[in-house]
Amino acid sequence: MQVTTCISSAEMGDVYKALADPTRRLILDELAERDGQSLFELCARLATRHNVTSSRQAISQHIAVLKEAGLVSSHRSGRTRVHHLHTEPLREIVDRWLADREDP
Amino acid sequence: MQVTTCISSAEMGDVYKALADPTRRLILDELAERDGQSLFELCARLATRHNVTSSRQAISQHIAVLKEAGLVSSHRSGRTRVHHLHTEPLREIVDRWLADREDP
DNA sequence: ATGATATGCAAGTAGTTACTTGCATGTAAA
DNA sequence: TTTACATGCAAGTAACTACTTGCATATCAT
Repeated sequence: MQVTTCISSAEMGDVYKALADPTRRLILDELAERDGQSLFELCARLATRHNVTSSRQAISQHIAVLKEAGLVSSHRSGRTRVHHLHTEPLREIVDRWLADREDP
Repeated sequence: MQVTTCISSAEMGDVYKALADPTRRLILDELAERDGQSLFELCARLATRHNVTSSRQAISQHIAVLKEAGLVSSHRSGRTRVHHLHTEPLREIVDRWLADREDP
């Protein structure tokens, strides 16, 4: 059974719009630092470490947007749901405008 | 006299929000293909090549957003205003989430 | 100076987005 | 099965965004 969220690029949401919100970017930061966090963990760490005052439902909706953009995948684990970061969609940005000028 | 638009990163607009609009991304595409276009040129090419129906004023406002994000700089040349692409702000995205996993 | 071309500014509006509130569902321990 | 915990769903609202319209400014040719 395939638990990982997998959506075709056709029905995939806008990666750019997903990045447009600062709270969503902080969620990506949090998952980049510690992958596989639950909604509660994310809420707690966003509040304590980034002064995010949004409610649990707000964070949940942000995660949904990130999932539609292919930046986050989720699967249940007991009564919690674990979220994972996927940076592959961000490659589109590099390929689109930074592809040729790769200065090392 | 310094004609190039130069804003400090403190008062610089949101790069992510600038990328959130599809028309603005097409403007970046156009400038990436042919740098130094005027507003009229951009309007014409967006209309003919990308089916953008927006008015001249709409495109002008999009360019303003891109300028605030540091993605575009402009200077007058006669009675036209020439726009140039700057991809440096996009580096922030790479550095933030793609920095470590640079697979060649 | 006058007209034509290219752009800038500002107010108003329709559509979108983020947020909250209230209730429902699913999972595990007692 | 009851209780607590973790999350999901859906409707309503406030704020924001993109767009248009109308007028103003700037540059150049006649």
